[in-house]
Amino acid sequence: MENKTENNEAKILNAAKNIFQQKGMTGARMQEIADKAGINKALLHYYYRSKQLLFEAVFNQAFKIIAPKLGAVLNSDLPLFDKIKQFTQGYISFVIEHPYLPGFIIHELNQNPEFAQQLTKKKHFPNIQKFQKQIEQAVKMGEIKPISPNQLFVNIISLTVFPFVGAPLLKGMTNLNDAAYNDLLSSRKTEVSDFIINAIKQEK
Amino acid sequence: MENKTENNEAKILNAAKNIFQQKGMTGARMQEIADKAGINKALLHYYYRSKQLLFEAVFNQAFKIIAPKLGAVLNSDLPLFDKIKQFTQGYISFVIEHPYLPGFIIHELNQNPEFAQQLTKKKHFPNIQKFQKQIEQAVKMGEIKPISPNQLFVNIISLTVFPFVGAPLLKGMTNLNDAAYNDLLSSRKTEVSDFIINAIKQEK
DNA sequence: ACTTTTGCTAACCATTTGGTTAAACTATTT
DNA sequence: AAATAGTTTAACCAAATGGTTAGCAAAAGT
Repeated sequence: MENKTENNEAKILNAAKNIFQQKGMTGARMQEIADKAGINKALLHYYYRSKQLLFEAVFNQAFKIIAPKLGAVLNSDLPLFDKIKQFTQGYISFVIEHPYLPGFIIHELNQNPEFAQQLTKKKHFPNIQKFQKQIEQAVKMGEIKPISPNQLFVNIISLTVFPFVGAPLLKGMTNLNDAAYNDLLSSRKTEVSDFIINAIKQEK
Repeated sequence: MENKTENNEAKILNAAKNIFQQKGMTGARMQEIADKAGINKALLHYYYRSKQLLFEAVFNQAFKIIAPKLGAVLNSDLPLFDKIKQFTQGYISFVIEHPYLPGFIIHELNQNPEFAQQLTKKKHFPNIQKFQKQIEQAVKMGEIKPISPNQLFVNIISLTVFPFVGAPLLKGMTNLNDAAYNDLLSSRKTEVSDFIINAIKQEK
């Protein structure tokens, strides 16, 4: 029975993940989630009480999956260029497997800026201080061209994440079909870090 | 009386713009739009028939504002580096004035990929062929390092747009308050093109 | 065996929501 | 001034939606 329970609770969360990530909090319907999970709508409330709580379960899990992946690499002891390579490669690979995740998180944070504020204080929220220091140091040592750590960080995230969030728009503008666009995304596993390193490395 | 009519129709569109761009199609409420416009809800339907049509009016206007701005610069006759400078500077300045616009468009396109497909065929949809050719040429002439035109284009858009779309997240991660983050965005008017040009320019 | 707890569902409920209607009001035409 | 056409609103409606209830079914505890 524990078995069946876990099964249904997990089925609900999975269905909710699907629907919420695709349609957002306001676009999702409890009935649709129940249908996708193959169970009665009342069971959603049995396990998660309300739409809001079910949503938060989905969101927090999504954030818990995606956030530590940010922090882990950035706080490692790798040299700067290796770190950038590993980060972009790892992150792009990960998001290819979860293409709805960044858009979902970003959209919901835009709806609830206060909610975003709270997240900051959570344990698993990525801390980039070490990375910022490392950049400052690299600038000071003349390894890279002068750049503000925050600007470089924003650039790295933008180049990594935006091609997923803005996929329909970019697909349209580049006039690529789905397959070709996926190829382009895949190439970025190495292209992005090359681009960034070219931009900052100090020629001497 | 023409005056008052135009006033109300415009008031509605403005209110709708505000609400839709902030909350999205599914999050917006007709009553809220009516309240913001200071008129009766029935009047929304008098002028725009349905939520869907009102939404499309807002979306198409938004897209008509933002899209030609893309195409104009990219299809000009400027040298590549100047074009990149002018594009990023112009676009960032523009989006600072309309910070909700990119997120709105991107989110709604993600909800309706078919809708995105249709947009492609509209007159004002930005055409980047000339820009792509220009990049190819610059690579061939050895002015810039080898890079696929589409990859460079995606990089430019990502660096320009994402800091607005992902503002709450980036604000949190960089630990900047609103004012400081706005400063960061403003600096990007020149920082972004510097970064890109450093990344691609051919040292000899 | 039987009692209790836990998992699950059909039917129901209250509120919200997009949309309509009929009438009032205002301006324009004749 | 009377008729006409366009604008605006209060009141209303049907459907959708999140949520609840009461009872059944299946384990688990005794």
